[in-house]
Amino acid sequence: MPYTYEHPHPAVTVDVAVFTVSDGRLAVVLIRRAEWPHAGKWAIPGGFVGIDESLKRAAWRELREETGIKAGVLEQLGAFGRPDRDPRERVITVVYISLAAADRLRLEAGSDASDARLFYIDDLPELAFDHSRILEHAIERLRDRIDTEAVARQLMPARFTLTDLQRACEAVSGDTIDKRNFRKKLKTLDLVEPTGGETQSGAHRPAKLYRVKS
Amino acid sequence: MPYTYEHPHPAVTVDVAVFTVSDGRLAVVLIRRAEWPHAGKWAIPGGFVGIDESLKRAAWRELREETGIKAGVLEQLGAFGRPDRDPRERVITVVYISLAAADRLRLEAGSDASDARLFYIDDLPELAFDHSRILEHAIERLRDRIDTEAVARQLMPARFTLTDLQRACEAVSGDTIDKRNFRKKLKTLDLVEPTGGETQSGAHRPAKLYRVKS
DNA sequence: GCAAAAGTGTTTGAGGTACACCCATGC
DNA sequence: GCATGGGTGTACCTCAAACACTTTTGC
Repeated sequence: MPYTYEHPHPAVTVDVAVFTVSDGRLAVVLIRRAEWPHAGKWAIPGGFVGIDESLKRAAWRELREETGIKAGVLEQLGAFGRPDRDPRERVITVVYISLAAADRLRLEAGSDASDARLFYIDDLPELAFDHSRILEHAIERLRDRIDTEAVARQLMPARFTLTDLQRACEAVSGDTIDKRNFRKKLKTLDLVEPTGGETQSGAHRPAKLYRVKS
Repeated sequence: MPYTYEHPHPAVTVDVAVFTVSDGRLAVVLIRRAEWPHAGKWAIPGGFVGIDESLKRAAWRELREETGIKAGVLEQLGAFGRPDRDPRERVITVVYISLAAADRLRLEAGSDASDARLFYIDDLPELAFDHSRILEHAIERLRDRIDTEAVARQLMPARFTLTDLQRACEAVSGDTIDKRNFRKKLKTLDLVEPTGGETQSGAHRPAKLYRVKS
């Protein structure tokens, strides 16, 4: 036990809530814990911060190790540190939020997790630690702060239809949006441009494909 | 050196940025550091988190110990943890923001601080650690999130004039506000009520005194 | 009477919301 | 030809911003 201090030190972890839109519903990446405590329960991916590692870098590394995801933008949600949140020792966790396009998620369970998969946020399993509370905060923050541009840039695949984009915005906000109003606003935002392509449609008119500008 | 761990642990501190409006300008409470590192420099009050103490409780305690202030609402700004931000050891700090009415601030320098006083936020001294960066974030957050109700409830004395309240809102937002628009909005907010009293004015019409409702 | 701050409404523009029909395709 | 989703414009309402004069007091 080589690490000694004059005063007691808490452990510090980082956790990352990765949100995506799958099948028109807002979803989050969870891992199944392989070890005590809460073995078998689902949890937000995360782990201990290296002693010479920045918080954000630790978040990126842990997410990659446990799920195979290489995160894009990581936004800090905050620190959660109630004294009894982990039975092993005092643990303070710094939580990040990230967004990922569904087509870029190839989940691979890593060393500390026996499984990694998506859950719809309105159909979550029982979670380890205080991760239910943390996810509530994360979803609230997401709904408060995210805008159409963030959805288009971070949650959509390279090419998408305007209806796809609208569905993603609706999934994130949890509310329905009027189609004409949505497209009117997109025009003023100057955010997307047509690629020229179209969906090979089903039994209906094909939709134009768009990409995010610049 | 009784506290030993299997893996290295960072230290965790809390810091509290207390904002107030003084003389019509936004100001923050700083303490002068008495000891190494950065002895003699000014810093946001704060200190180490007790091993069985919640983050918010630690923030409240440290603020009280170092300045005598009993904080009201404490809102978490976030965690700051760059590996080199403290020369003693790896320190991760969780920063809180609080607001205080100027008339409730009776600053008393505490044990860890040789001095405590207000600084206008547009006239700050050189700060210890990364506290300049932290304060920038805190001010940005304050300006983004605070509304008239928070100003009225947390930054004003028990009785105040509408012009006082407007000046406080202007100081926080850093912008001027139209008097008639401000008062019109106050009516719709249903936030303040007259106390019946008036200022004993100088060489001009006296102003009615108000208090926050309910 | 004059200086100094208090108090008081209307007009305008922007942005958000509500709302209904025709279009292109597969079957 | 019909079912299915794609695509398009107008009217209204709400809210924020601009803007000027009268009132009350001390001197």
